[in-house]
Amino acid sequence: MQAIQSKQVIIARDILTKIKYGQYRPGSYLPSENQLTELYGTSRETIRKALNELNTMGMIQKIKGKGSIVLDLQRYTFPISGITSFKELNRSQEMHATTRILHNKQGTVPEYFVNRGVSRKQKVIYLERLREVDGQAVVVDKDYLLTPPLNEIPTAAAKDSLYSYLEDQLGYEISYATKEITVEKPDEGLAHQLQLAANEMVVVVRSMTYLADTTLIQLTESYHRPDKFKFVDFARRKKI
Amino acid sequence: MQAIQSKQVIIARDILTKIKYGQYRPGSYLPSENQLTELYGTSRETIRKALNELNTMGMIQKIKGKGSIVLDLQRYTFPISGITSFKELNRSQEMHATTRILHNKQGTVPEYFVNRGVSRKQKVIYLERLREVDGQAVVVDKDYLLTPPLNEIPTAAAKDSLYSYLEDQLGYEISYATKEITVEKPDEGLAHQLQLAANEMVVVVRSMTYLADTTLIQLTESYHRPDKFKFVDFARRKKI
DNA sequence: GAGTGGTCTAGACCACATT
DNA sequence: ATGTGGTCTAGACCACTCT
Repeated sequence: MQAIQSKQVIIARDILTKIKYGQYRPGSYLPSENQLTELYGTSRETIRKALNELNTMGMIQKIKGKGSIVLDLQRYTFPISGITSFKELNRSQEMHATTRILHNKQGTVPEYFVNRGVSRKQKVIYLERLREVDGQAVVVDKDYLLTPPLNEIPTAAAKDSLYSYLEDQLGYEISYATKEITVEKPDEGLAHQLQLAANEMVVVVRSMTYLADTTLIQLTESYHRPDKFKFVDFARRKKI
Repeated sequence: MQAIQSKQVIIARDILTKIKYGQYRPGSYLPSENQLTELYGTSRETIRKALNELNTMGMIQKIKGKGSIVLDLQRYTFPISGITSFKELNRSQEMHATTRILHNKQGTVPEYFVNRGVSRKQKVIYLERLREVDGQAVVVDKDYLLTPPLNEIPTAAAKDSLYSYLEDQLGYEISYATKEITVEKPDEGLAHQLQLAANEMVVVVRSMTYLADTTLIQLTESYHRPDKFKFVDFARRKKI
């Protein structure tokens, strides 16, 4: 089941594991690139590609002439950043969350995405899910899955993990997504679903997800209770 | 003034420019890596490092066996993502924005950052600025600049660009930042500053900015009118 | 089979930090 | 002077796509 991986990915994962279990501690330096070269029996460029991954993720900071220092930014990190599914989030945060499927049927593309180039006539599966944590409604996810390439979403996949279904079951390679966060006035139905007070706003995360061959596969509108919403990000200053 | 740059950065910038001016169009393929090797007179690995930058930024998508395709995601992109200052944003979006300096004096670290490991006794310069667009208040920025390393913020720098002052004037290398977005109830003063209606919420972006040597240099609390707030992001699915 | 991107190597020279 | 990360090279082999 586990796909074969490149050395650079294996090394990056191994270092990440060692950070996680305290073998490499925040504030201390990793072994030098030359030492890692010997440790893993690879060339230095391969080591460097692994370290650059960790650098981009914000796990380490490379300092010229000194070394690569382990950062300590993950303690408060709740990674809605990046592309991560609710299921994975649930597992990594141990949130005691449940998912209730409200709709799973044919539907149409919302206006927002039509304005961003998706055809109004595009056929989609409309999947609506209510996420509850400790018995309280916190998120309503409205997914629009493009048909083709998709045909239907099994209830189990909708309940469990859509990403796992697309990647592991169907073999699609999810590659990237655009995401936009705004704050809006909810319609009546949504306000009721999230048990919002009168005039309370809702945080909307709209995203478009693409496969590795640039095929658009998923549109999502995710509505969050404002008091339960938190988005955490790590960013490097771009030089380009 | 312009620092010398590596070939990979020069090449990445050059390709970016050619995309911007339509020489390479969205949906079409870049020249192959071998062709780019000849075009720029470098090795293929150097070309690949440049392309990987563009891939991470979401400007291109690399497809094995086919080539690197130019993506078209920047049309609606309003990059509050990443580390970008209001000044740069203003220039790139031509927003007709103004900045009013409300405070520029000594201050103390807010509780939020104390909870994240900043010492309560840390001395800071407190800089508060009101951002208006077309005459309407849209953002209140509260910056806490660490002393040391900083001593004071000249009014011109506060009015113009804090980043430019730190990087160009003082020679600091801003490297990375953590960022957290939440929605909160504003206090009375803030509600008045942003001219919010009763019970209206405010979007809070809190960030911690670090230099290349991992020195913490800036804490920011940025308060946005909810109806004017938009955060756009591009994310790649992580394999690690 | 030819062309494409993905990975990896062994070596080189550089700039920076420390002793 | 030594060690560190930053850049670059010329070549190799692989997996994938297309004809």
